[in-house]
Amino acid sequence: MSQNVEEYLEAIYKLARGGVPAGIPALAERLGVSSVSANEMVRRLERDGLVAYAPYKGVTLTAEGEARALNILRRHRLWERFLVDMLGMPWEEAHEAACDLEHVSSPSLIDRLERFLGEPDTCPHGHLVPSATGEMAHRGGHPLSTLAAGDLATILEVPEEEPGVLTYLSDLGLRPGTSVVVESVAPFEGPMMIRVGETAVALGQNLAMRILVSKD
Amino acid sequence: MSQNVEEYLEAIYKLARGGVPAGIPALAERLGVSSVSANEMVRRLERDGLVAYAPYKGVTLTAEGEARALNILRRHRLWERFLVDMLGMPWEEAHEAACDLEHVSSPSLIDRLERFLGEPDTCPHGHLVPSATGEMAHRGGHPLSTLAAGDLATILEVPEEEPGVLTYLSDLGLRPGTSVVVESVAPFEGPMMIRVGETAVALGQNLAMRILVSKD
DNA sequence: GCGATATAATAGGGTATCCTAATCTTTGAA
DNA sequence: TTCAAAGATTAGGATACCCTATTATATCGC
Repeated sequence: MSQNVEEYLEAIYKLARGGVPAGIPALAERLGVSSVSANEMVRRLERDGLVAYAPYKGVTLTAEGEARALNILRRHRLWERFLVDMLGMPWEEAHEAACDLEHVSSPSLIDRLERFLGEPDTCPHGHLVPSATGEMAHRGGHPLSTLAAGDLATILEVPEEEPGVLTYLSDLGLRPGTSVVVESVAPFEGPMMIRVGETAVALGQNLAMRILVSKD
Repeated sequence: MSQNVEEYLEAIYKLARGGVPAGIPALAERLGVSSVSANEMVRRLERDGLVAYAPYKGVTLTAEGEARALNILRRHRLWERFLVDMLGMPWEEAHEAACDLEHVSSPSLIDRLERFLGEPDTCPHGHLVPSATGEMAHRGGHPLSTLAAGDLATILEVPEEEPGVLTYLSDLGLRPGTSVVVESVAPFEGPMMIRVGETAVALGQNLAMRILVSKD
């Protein structure tokens, strides 16, 4: 399986979560290629039994495709852990480096790395690390956007990859494990004000939707 | 620069040491491709100013090509150090894994890795790690094959990559830092008997030539 | 100096991946 | 229900690799 195929599987996995198939244009956009190229590749993936494709509907992973995607995610998240925890790399840069490393990591290497890191449960953004056998527990928690004024919560997960967002959140101190208090929520799906330690932060729905928290 | 280009540069660097240009067939053999393919690639490398090629003479790296090769070696050797020292990976496997990792390592990643490892001077086989600026000290020492019966020596470097050899040497305890005593040398370029701790080992010229030692 | 052999180069293909431009086809909203 | 827009596909190319089979050419030992 080429690096490229892996990148497509990963992208499809992320776009198609929640049952909604990933559209070709969205996939192409995310990978920075033309729709024609994405289409071609999707057909190759289909030929190889990794995805199911219905024109005008979208692409979903087959069981085999999903297993591979989870394995890629495992590699990615363990590398991220290493890069951030051991090498002190900033989140954003670690994400990019892990995107490369994940494609050249043998099972033996990854298993050793996992042991070396002390078998972490999550990547630095709080996402669960799939096991060597391809299982990933389903995480509880609620989107931050569903909380109401006065609620107390602890951050579980922040979005992994929107460029820029990672640095922004990290600078605000919004990382997994941080406690926050919802101060107010503007009506009509407006922004919410939350408090992180001493500082108050305004977060748009968009972002708040993709931050997973557990209520305290 | 693609992974492939890097692999060619590395191979040319190793074959062309000692001033002798690397022949295309030898290059092709080492990389497991046909001579035609190697030829094609060498022309691309020439076009890009990384090598000089004279038909029937061979290929040598330009200054630019050599700088890149040294950088690749730097990445390779630092990764090897990590894999062996931190992850406990066997030499042979570490070499292979490093061959992949070396092609996807940004300067920032490598510099951080270097610091994390405590700025090691050498890879596990004793080869010097080129600096971030592309310098590599020239190593003193003599081939083990030049010693005479009765000589005492400490191993500096063992060959990096002949498959199988690494495991063999490692099993014998023949690694950098090990002290050895030459017990006898068979005439007519025959094998030499050396003592490593308690055990006696017979080594052919071939191998002994490529083990670098310092006389004690 | 002259071939046998090693080396190179050419011809002709193949795959994976990418692209633009043009042409369908489906969907969904007016 | 119809039609514009969104999405899909085809046509035609490009590049970086790889290959086998064939032909040309240089080198070097005799």
